[in-house]
Amino acid sequence: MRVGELSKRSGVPVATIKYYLREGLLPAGVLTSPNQAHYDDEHLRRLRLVRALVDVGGLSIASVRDVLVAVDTRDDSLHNKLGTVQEAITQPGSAELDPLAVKDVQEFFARQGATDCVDVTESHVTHMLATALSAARSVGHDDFRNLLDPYLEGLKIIARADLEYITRHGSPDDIIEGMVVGTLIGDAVLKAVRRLAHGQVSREVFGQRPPD
Amino acid sequence: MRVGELSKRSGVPVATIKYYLREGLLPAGVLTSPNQAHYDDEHLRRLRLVRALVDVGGLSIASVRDVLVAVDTRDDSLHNKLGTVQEAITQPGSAELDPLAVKDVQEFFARQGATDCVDVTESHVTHMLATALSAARSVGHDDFRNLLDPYLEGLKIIARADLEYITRHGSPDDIIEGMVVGTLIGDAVLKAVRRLAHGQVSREVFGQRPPD
DNA sequence: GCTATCGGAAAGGTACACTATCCATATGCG
DNA sequence: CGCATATGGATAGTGTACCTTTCCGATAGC
Repeated sequence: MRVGELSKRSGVPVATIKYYLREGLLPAGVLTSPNQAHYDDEHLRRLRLVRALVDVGGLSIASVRDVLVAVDTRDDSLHNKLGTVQEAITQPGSAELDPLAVKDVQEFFARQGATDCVDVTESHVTHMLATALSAARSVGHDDFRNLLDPYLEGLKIIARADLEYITRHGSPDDIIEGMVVGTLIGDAVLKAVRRLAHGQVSREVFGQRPPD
Repeated sequence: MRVGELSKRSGVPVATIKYYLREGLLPAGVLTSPNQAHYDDEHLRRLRLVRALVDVGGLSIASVRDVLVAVDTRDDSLHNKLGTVQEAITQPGSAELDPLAVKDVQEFFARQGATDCVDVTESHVTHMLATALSAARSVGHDDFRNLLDPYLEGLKIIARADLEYITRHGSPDDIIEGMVVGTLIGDAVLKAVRRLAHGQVSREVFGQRPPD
């Protein structure tokens, strides 16, 4: 197909597709003449992945590129690849780390027997966790960190489901793409379902009674 | 204090504070003369809340304003207030809803006995859920929706911890602010901890020591 | 032959979140 | 008092991100 049909089938404007091609988010089509190119279903699939990452995952164009590079790299262990992808799909966050929050994270790791797993200062994920705990402190919720353990308890159930889902979708190369999709779309789903759960809880607790 | 000290104590530049004042994110200080105003600890607290919503929650300035209006509204039930706040802290997402995804959401609600709770087409949260499921479909993960139930199972544990946290922090007016902080910072924490869990699981499965 | 579309490059546009400048006061210190 | 500095308020400007628009000469397809 040519770019017009790619646009029609994906819902992405032609100008935007050209922009993604320029930015390296989409591989170039096969040139059949100096100014005609041919795109296939892989391009369509990749384009839809890009839109999912941008729209649902909220990733920047630069992050999407990082993710796709990791997805496309073949000569790497799955574990390393997941690490690369996780860094790419986690927004860095520029602020300095609060030492108190770093200590919270380290204590959490120690409690969970994962001390050797990650260096707090080196990973976007732990940086994000420390930043969030620091923000909680700054608005007067010093003991928000006490929620880490129950959160992990619930997330173990969720991570188990994630793993099972991923391994069931064990097409040879799709597994990393499945991780990306599952992680980012999973984030959005978790966010939404958690809010629904809050709503139901709030209905039970604050529902009919008028406030004093 | 005057704006300079407010800036020093919060780490937010004076120009940015002025911008927030213009945008109604921060109430004006008490004027002691035509061009001198006085700010107190409430301003500092509010300013830190704004930064937490922007930095950790990733909210736009407009969304922050919506949240603060809801937080400051006094004559409303807590349940309604939570609803307003939830709408404000959940990005709308402009796309059309995919009927298949809407059906997934409705079936999920029916399974969980929450049919009367929310109108799928009317709430940002359900819109977000349907959008996420639709995106999953579009990249070839039609059965991602099967994860909804295990996700809810894990989130019940988490929501219970959230509720207990909120009610323990039951200062009369702070409860809504606690909900906002707990929800948004909680989102970030959940995201991070889930990635850590994935990393550990990946280490077990794909790392150097497979469990079996 | 004629019109629509193409690939490719470059310039333009829009939205957002600040940031800088200006100015007529006010403050605080010596 | 004198004077550098800071202030409130208004207006204009900046930087980044993500597209759009416009142009071009070259096909494609009827």
